[in-house]
Amino acid sequence: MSGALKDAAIRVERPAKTLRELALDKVREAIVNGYFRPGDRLVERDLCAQLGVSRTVVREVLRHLESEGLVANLPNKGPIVAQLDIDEARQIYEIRGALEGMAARLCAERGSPEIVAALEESLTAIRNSYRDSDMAGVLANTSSFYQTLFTMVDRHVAWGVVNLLTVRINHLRSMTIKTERRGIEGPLQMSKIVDAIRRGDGEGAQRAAMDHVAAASAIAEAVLSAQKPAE
Amino acid sequence: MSGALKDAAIRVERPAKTLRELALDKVREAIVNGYFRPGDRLVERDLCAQLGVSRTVVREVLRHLESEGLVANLPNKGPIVAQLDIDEARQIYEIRGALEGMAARLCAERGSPEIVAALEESLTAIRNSYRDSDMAGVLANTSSFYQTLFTMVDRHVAWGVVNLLTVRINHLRSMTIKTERRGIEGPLQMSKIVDAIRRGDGEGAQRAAMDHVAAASAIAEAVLSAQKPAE
DNA sequence: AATCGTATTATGGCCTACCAAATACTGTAG
DNA sequence: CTACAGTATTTGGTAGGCCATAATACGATT
Repeated sequence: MSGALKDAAIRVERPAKTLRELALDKVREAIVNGYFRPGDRLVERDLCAQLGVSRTVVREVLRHLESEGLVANLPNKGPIVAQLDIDEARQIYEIRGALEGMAARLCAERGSPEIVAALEESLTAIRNSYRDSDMAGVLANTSSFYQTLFTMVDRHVAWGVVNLLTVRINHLRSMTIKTERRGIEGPLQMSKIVDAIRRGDGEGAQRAAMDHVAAASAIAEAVLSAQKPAE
Repeated sequence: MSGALKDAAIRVERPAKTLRELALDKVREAIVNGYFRPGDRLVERDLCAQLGVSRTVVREVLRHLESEGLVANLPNKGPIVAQLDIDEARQIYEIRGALEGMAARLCAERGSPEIVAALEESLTAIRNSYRDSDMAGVLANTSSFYQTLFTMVDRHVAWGVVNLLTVRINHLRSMTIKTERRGIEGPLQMSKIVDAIRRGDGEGAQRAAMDHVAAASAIAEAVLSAQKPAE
């Protein structure tokens, strides 16, 4: 019985991540940050060599990424990095709008000061990252802003869905935040969400959240349709 | 672009489903319709024997189901059928409400008679299935009702999300539809959605869709909390 | 020269067999 | 009756091989 206490206290983060999970993260990251480009073939045996793992592991990873929508499987040709078409991106933003709007409304209706405080903290972090031109930081802190929004009202499933969809548009996100004026307008829109939550204005919070996503979507669409002809 | 048309016309169906996909469907179905119960261990080699395939395939299938949320992986103990707790179910219904509400609103705003016709067709099919006490038919036709709702306004991604979430609560669904009076009220609520869409009343359609899901959620909650103590 | 087989290669799908480490089980000695 | 050692079970992971198919290259025939 004495054992139960000790390992709860000194619990080290991830004592045993399986090789598969490590490989999964590596490949996902490689796709998300553009090391593998959309349309690239992902040849099993090559990945084995590059990752230093066996085909079994690689195949499981590819299966997983396939179900995440990051990888598409052409019959008789094998896996490639999924192409993101503009319509799909639009749909993903729309879903995010619906879910983030829902979460924002719930936050407002709960009316707890801790939520506002936590959101404001993320928001300041975002502003600082923008000021330092730390784009990776912007992304991370934006994520944590939304994570707060969802988890403070215990909507882990919805947060999971949003996360799942977000990886598919991640390179879009990194382009939208680099847009001129986004450094001002983005945080401004987000602070409107926070304001509405502070006022306990559910309707307003929902609308503000949806507006913010809609703005991001519009920028993404512009970016995407501008680069399509270039290919 | 001319290619898109022609092969849609003569498209031969999928003659060659891979063994993996077959196995995936089999196992998923076995979980969904209760052959494997929540908490059951899914021993790789046993599954190999039962499915008549190799471990390679079984492992990929388990990975896939894990990312679908139907299977949970205990570290160093292996995969089990995921347990559905009541809070998670509630969240899933809530998300469905948000997305189906969105789709219903879009259908109403588009105001195309084909949509109404297609929905009405599904609705009659549901009524017939209820009349014949064909519960599998009710589920299938309800699915196709919602599929229509999403795909008629080209929201394939959202439909995918709803589908993904729905398998996790499938056994709940089959219990809720067996509830007394559900055979009347269910179709009634759905016809309210259709009515609102026919009127072009986006707001009303959204509310009707959310009401319908909320009703299902309430029943599911009752069912679930009634059976929990029994275990 | 153009076209039509045919060999080769690349690759995915699937299988068997094996090993190591963790966990659960069991039987025995003290 | 407990503690401990040994054994079985099972996952995580590896290695390698077989077969089918698609694409490519190459050579032969008209």
